[in-house]
Amino acid sequence: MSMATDYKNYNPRQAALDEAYGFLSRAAQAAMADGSLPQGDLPQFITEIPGDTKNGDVASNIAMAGARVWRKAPKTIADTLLAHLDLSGSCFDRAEVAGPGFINLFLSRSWFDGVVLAAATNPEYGRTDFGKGKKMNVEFVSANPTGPMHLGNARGGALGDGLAAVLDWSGHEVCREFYVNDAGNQIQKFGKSLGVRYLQGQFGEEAFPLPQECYQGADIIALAQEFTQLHGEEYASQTQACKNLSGDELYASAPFEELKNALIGYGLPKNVAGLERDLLKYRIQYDVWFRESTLHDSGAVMGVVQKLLDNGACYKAEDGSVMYRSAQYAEKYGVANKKKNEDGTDEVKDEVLVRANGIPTYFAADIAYHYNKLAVRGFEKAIDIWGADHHGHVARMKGAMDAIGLDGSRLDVVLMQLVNLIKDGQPVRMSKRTGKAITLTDLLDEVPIDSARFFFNQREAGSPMDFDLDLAIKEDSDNPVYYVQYAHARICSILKKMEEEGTPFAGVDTVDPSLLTQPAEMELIRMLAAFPAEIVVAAQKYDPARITRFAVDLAAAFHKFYNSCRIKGAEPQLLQARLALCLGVRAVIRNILTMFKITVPEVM
RNA sequence: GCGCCCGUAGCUCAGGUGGAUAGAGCAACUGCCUUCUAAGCAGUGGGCCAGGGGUUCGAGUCCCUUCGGGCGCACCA
Repeated sequence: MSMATDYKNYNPRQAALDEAYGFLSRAAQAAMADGSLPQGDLPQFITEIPGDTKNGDVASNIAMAGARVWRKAPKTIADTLLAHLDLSGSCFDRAEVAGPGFINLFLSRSWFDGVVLAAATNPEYGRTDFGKGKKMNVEFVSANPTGPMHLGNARGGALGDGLAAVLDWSGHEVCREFYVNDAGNQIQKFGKSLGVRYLQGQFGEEAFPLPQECYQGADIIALAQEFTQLHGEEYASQTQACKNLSGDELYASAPFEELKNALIGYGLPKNVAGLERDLLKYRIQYDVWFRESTLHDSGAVMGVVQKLLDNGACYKAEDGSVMYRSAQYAEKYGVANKKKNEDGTDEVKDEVLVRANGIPTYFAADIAYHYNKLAVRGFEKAIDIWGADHHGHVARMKGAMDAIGLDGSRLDVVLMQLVNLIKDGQPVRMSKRTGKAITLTDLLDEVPIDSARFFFNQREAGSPMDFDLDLAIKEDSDNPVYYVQYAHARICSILKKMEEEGTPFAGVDTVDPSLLTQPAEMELIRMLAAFPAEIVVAAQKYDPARITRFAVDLAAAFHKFYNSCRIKGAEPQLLQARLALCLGVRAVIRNILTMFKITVPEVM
């Protein structure tokens, strides 16, 4: 039982829960078969890990849950079940009835020993095949390529990447994806902004005031300047033609259009490359950069519109635009744009998919995009990480998936609340350097990447987050990243020390983990046992923050062990067992930090 | 007005499918380094789980309601 391969997909905690469920079910069947309990359906019951270990390692409410079906007092049922419970061949060696009728099961020693050996042996301990065969697409950040990334993108990046890692470790096939919005209105706005800034550079700011709706950022000016230096001469004639135009006359003119397109052609790829570079610095690497423009160019957008027209989900309005019937398809997901009419009836406004001028809306492109993910590329699930301000879009998007013949439940949206940056106890809104909103780059200039990635994965997506700059920069144990890393470094140090002392770890084949009986040791083993199941739950709930919290708890349990159970100087066999435990803890901490792409220091 | 999210210790937050005495960290106080990393550990105090009603053996958790916060409700994306 000490071969590494034996521990692949090992999930001791889940196995114990499942086994308890199975043995209790059989006990109930046996009791009904011999007449000790009346015949009936097995009640809905659970097996769970009690908060206090004196209530057993696994507890079940089967007796209480069955009180109605079996028409007896929970305690009587529990006693009957206990009499029919044959634990031979299980991972339990004892059971008892307690409290109002709980059945508490106690794990046998060999189960604990197996946990220690598995964690110490399998370098990928924690990885399971729970999601085997399921292709998941995680789309996150997807920042507009018209400017730099902001704080929300920083959170979304860490969160999405963490979620992808957790899905990967629980056995799913994961694709990390960035949706590049390189088409539509905001790109036209981007071009217009660049065009005006370009003309300002040629003829002065007074001659070409920047329209209200344009992007104000300094990055736009810089891009326009670069373009002027590199390609200005090629566009001399267009530039001159624009010189005496202004307002709508200018923006509608052919020369300006040519300038604009040239500027987009220069600026957009540059910005996309910039996003990729910044995200890479943040240790995020995507499998796919999906361009919105490809959906327009290939006809996929108009394709889904036609499909929706054909099946009646859409209709052509009098002005020629294509309208989507919101109400009937979004109702089941809870529509956000419901309006009350004067007569008191509810009405959900239909949405425009294609404008009267023939240009599709963002919504149309988004339907085509998600159709591509689910139907064309065949992902089991499309998981999108969105800012909470987009929540109104969720119901209609899911509804649209139904409308087009897919199942809306295959699209899952993780809504992420806003981030408040806190410094000296006060919220920070603007960058000191630029006076504008704080960018991802600003943040990473101040905060170590390890800290940022860990902090953004500490809170679940749905709760608004205060990001404490002072704490994130701090290099001491108040900062949870260091606390966890320190546990790892300490373990490395012990292992090294023991080697120097001439008592290195002798290998799992000779170690006897049953010598680990101290409370701190047992607590560590229980935590190691929980790790694979924790990852599965984090994947199911789309909540990677569970794992960073687990890491802090595990580090705390280790530090406690370190202070109460000495390794150096212990009896040789006990010393070996404790080293095995250390190896297991180190593996789990290393796997968690690696999962979140945080450095794993051996010395601190 | 309609909808979504949220309300747990002074502060920041945990509390899968309802379970036994609601937990951490920070802050405050008290201890622990001639012995494996004190970036650590042990201890003390701190709560009407926003209020009210319901469902049942049992509610921080589920339902209704009131109050208090955040965010949406474009032929923008």
